[in-house]
Amino acid sequence: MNDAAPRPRYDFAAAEPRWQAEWDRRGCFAAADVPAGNKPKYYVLEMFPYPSGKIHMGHVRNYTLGDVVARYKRARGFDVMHPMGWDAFGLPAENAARERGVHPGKWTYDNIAAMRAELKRMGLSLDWAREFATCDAAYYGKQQKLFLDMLAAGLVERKESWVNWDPVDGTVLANEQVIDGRGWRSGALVEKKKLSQWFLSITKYAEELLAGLDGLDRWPERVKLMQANWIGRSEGARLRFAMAEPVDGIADVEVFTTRPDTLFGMSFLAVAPEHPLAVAAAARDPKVAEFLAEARRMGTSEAAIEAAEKKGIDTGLLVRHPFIQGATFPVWVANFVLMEYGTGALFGCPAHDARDLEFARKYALPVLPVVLPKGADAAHFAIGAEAFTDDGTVINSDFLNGLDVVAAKRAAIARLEADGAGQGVVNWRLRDWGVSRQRYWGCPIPVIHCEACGIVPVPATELPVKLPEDVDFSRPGNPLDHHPTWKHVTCPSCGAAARRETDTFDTFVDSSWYFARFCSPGAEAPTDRKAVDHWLPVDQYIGGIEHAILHLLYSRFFSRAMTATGHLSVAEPFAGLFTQGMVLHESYRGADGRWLYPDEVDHEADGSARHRETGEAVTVGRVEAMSKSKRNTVDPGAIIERFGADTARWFILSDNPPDREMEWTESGVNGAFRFTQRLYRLAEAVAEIAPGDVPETFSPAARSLRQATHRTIAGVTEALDSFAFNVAVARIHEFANVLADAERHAAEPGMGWARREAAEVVTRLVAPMIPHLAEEMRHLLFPAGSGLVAEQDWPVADSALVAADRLTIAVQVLGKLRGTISVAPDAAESDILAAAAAEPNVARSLEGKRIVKRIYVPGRIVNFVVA
RNA sequence: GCGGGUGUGGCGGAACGGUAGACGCGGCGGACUCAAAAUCCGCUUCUGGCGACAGAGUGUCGGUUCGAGUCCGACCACCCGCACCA
Repeated sequence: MNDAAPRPRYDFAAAEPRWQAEWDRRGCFAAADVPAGNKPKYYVLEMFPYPSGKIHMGHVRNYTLGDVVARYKRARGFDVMHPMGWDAFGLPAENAARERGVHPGKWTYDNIAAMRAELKRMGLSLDWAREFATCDAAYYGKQQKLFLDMLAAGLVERKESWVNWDPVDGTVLANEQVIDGRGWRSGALVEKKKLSQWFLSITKYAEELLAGLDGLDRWPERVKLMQANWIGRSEGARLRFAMAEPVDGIADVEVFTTRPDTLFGMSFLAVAPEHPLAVAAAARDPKVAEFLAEARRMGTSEAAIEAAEKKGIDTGLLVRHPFIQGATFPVWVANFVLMEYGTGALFGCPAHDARDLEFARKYALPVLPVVLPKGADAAHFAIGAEAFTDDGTVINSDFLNGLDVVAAKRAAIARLEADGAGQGVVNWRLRDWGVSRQRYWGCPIPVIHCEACGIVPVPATELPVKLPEDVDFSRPGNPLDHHPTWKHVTCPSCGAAARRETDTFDTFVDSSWYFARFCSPGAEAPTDRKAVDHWLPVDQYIGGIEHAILHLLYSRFFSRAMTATGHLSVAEPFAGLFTQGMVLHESYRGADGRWLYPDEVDHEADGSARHRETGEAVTVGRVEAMSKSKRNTVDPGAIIERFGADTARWFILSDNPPDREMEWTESGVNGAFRFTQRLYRLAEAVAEIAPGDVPETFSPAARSLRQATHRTIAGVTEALDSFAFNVAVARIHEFANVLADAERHAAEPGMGWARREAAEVVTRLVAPMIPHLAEEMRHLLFPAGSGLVAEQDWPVADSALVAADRLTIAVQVLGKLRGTISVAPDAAESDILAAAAAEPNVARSLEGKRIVKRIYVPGRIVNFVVA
């Protein structure tokens, strides 16, 4: 099967485009913005792709899963919306421009055309009329409107801040986009830089975003957990330590702590290297200045590598303790204190914090225990190598003595508040979302900087602020910034010469509301309220786990912000979320160590592999995520060409549960291909039977086939409802075996009718998964025509046929299986117990033993407990 | 370190607390064929037995139960996420 394309009986190459055209012609998958009917709505959405130019197997898996859901729900009577679009802004287009001189717009739209053609070959039940790309001015202009509305609503801020600067991409990254100290896209070590940036106030919704997770009962637990951790709520106190002597006008240092109960165990105060007090200390002490410079050089990445190494320097400054009259403590600058968290300053209590202890040991700072473990002896308790962080009784702490940790926290906060030295607060790990990017290929931020008026929004009538076409990529930096004319405008407020904002939005902004735009892609406003109120939330969203935090959190924020500005009325955009697993493949290396593509490799029967052309031995490497660098990729286009879209879809669904990683294998594809052909042959055989009325009588084999048919309906329905597509596939396989077997009884009464019923039902059951073959089979069965499978309702199982005629009851003795008996469904318990005890093998096991207990679970099992 | 998940044949995986291994892949044997491909039929957890059967078996150890892959506790391994979060 390696070289020659299979010569199939079912000619998928002719059939697939034919049915795709037919669906298109009949408008099978069109939805209305505001439907007139009263069918329940169902919005199925897969995460829209970045138009790289080619689809990959991850896309195929994602869109196949979504298509099964969409087609199934449609058959179940829902009015389904299933749109597709393009997440089309982003850096690769600019890189193409720099490397090959092609305009980012042309590059992007060419890629979209190529990918659209590939997706169409998959036979997805998409409403293509809703398609848009985020780089369409018709889309991003509406996004600018959303931004201006958020600005007016106080949900946008411009602030000077330390940012993550990606030196390779030459742009700012959000915290979420920094992974292990490196840029998420470039992989470059991220530097710290101070810049003026636009921020969306996601922190205003921290509480809501956290609380909202509880209501998302159709989201994976782990995604919710990841978001909860990211939002990072912690309760504690903020308190001010007065400087013993003010420095540069700084009179006190504010600190956040979750352990105000341990304030009496304090031995030092530590601030981040970027903290104003550290900067002030550096101005007075060259050694501190040197320490700060070193900390900056190390950046986040080096710090991560040397995570264990805690370093600090004593500034020589002192702070007063809020509770202990006259006591002062040294102020240190420490590399483990993060400016981004809390207040960028902390008080160190080494006895009860692992980090503080490590720091105190290194610099010989005092360690005073103030919490005594339960049952420990106060006279002999001391802190050794490990800090004590559990609950206990507070000691050495004046008015807190004798309290437990919880009560002591409360008492300490009460005292701080009474003294005006601090207050109880909730602190969040979540930062505001910096959205400014110094890039061309993004949505322009619609504001104007005026000397006199400051920040002036672009008037709504002047939207969209379009990207200029004539841009120069020969210089590094932001092409919008050095465009000769684009940024020079007059101030809308005072008419003076002013400067247009040249930053563009982070592309995650684009993907934070596209699902809403799909509801009314032609609307004049960003959303048509009737349409979004009808369609949102998305009933089933499907995509990769890699978006568990970034995209999904931003979208949840956007829904709230858009609701606050009157564009929507749902807080949660995605009622159901399904995260699919990655597609993996074996990797191969040639003798010279080069990675080889799967189609350069032939497998031998003994499991070894060799190079197809040279014949040299090939090392079979790990099964891992498909990646260009490992060359372990399989091109979906080539698979569809050789085997058809249905085969690709069937294999992807059959291999394993969809939330797990799946391995793409040649043998698996072959198996799927064989099965599609087999189904077609079964339908062909049945198509020879003339349709007729329901017969008077059915032979036992015919009745048994009908039972199998209806049990398969029940089984497949249950499997599809629970996303167990691999189980649905298995049920279909079983049923195909039964249907093939029925050919032996072809001449029996009722069998012809039963086989036609079986074949007709199976077309509808497989239609969500392999829609083209389903249509072809239906066409075989009804050559004169009777509508498309895509237009049929889901079959309904006849409960009388699903129920069994005879029950097989397992019989156990002391929990061990000794035999089975067959009984009538309405048999009396006493008769069943008697039959069970009489079963020869069971009888032998019971011989000479006394039965002390008889357990009968109706319809399932008998268990004799013997002495 | 913290949090979460997963451990079932050669492989992917099934299994409301009730006949473990459905279904598929691979393998073995057979039919058809001059032959091959395709197709069809059968076998395929391990051990013993010609066989009927018997014993063992779902990462390890224990517990609950008439009965545990499934529930509970401890541990081991692997995977994922977060990670100096005060």
